[in-house]
Amino acid sequence: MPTRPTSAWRFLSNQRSFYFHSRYLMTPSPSDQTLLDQEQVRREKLARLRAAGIDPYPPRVQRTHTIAQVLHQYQAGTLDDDATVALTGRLIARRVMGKLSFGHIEDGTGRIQIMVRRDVLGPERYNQFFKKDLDLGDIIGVQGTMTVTKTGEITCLVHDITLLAKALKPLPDKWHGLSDPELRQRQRYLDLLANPQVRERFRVRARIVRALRDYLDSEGFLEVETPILQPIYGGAAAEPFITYHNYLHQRLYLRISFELYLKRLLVGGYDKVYEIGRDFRNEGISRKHNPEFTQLEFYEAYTDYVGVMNRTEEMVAYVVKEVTGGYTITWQGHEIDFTPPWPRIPLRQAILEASGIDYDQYPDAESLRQAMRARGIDAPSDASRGKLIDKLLSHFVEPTLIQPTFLIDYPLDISPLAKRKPGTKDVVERFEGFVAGMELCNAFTELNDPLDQLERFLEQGRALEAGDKEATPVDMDYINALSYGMPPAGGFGMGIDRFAMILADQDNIREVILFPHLRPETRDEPPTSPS
RNA sequence: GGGCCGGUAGCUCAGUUGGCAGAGCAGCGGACUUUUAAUCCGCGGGUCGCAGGUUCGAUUCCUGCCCGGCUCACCA
Repeated sequence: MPTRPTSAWRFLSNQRSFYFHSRYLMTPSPSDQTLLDQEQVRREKLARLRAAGIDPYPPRVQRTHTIAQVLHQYQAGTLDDDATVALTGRLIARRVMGKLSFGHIEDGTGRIQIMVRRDVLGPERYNQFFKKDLDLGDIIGVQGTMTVTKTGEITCLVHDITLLAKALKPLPDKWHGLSDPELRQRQRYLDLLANPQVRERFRVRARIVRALRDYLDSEGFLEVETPILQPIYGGAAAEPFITYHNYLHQRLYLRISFELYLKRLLVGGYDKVYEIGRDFRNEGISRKHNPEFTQLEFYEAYTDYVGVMNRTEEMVAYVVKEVTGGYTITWQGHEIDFTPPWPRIPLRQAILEASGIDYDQYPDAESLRQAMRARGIDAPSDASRGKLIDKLLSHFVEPTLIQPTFLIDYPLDISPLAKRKPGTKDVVERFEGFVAGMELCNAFTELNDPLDQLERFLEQGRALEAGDKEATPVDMDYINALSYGMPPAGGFGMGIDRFAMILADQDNIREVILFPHLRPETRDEPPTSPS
């Protein structure tokens, strides 16, 4: 509901009134005056039911089949014609035609038609309980036998109905569902309840995560869990969320990546590790960014970024096949083909072709900045050469990379954990994978030279002091770990949310995060008393 | 933060070149024993986001603000 009423009465009749009450007045149940007409009616029905000795929220349920099971068994002929089944679900449609009614109920596995006959249920139960006291949205149990209607729909002929949970608020539009974007996110339960395609979308997301685990487990990777609360953050260029441990009097950061912990495990002797979990970055929210997002990182000893590229193709193609059944998908009208191999283009070449700028001809930040500004591109004065290159990438190249593509060989100063490419001064063995105009993953040959790493950390530390909020602090324990010898390795990180966007054909990250970060509702101040 | 678009019934949306506010669904009452967006008859439901201004009269025009979406900037 987009309205922002300010007068008290209007405010209290608004859907948000319950939040308002619970948050500011600590009154869990709004008074009768705050209810919508339809809520008022449902409360009266509730009272009537209670008066008739019916518990509207009974503690136990009788169920013999899920809806999917009963449909399957009936179709397969493994259900006796006169077998009594007990099904449960939300009443989502009701068509009353005199002494005979149809409806649909829906549980987590599917929906099924129910047929309710006055002569079967009994006139009292039919006229009062089924027709009057039940509402769309109520959770009910039905007991009956299976049959097929004239139109051929498998249907439960209802012998009895049990109320399992009374719904006190009306459902959104049964045909259009719920479309108000703010309501859909703030009350995701309503979105899910009203929009089956949204429910399906999060099943797709779950299948993605499971397929990734299947792949990595079968390849001999060990799944691990590393700290979310970290005394020193690192592993990415990002500003962290800061928190505090009261008993240790310790400042802690919510992790921005898992990288430094996972590579410690390579030192410890695990050759293949991965983690799937949440990262937190204290930055803007956009179509492609949420402050907390789900990341997969894996590290593999005795390989390099070429080996990781091969594995990335294999893993992503495997997941796409598992989730969608094929290697080609449609995303926002584009056909995207994940069949390996994917093009591998040097970053320098990609930028040159897209923007006409060959950054190798501008060996320092200042000259590159001039070249960019000469072409009318916004080039901040405080950006390093690497950051300027990154800007060229995201501005000119990234939006054009719809088909899966690797860009390889990145500037060293924005890749402080990646190994230098032999024969170069400021290029590292790093790649990023792009799909659907988005960066999907980022990987490199891991830097395992402790002294080089220390130098890079010190450089980062200087940038941090100089005001680069995305630079990371020096992690001396990580240097210590490397000093015991870390095997040569390749590492990989991928944004699961973005992968889900692609496979679920969505163009906003909010659509694949159940509860995306939203502005707080504090704008709804309690109304001041009328003067 | 800039630009563009939007906020009308519980939901989905029309509409008013300034003159009593509309539909479908949902709700309420009634009819109906094979419907499936059931159908038919009747009824209730609104501070048209908020506040000012112009006007005989503002939901409509103007200004400011709030909220949301898209987009640019910022930001992996």
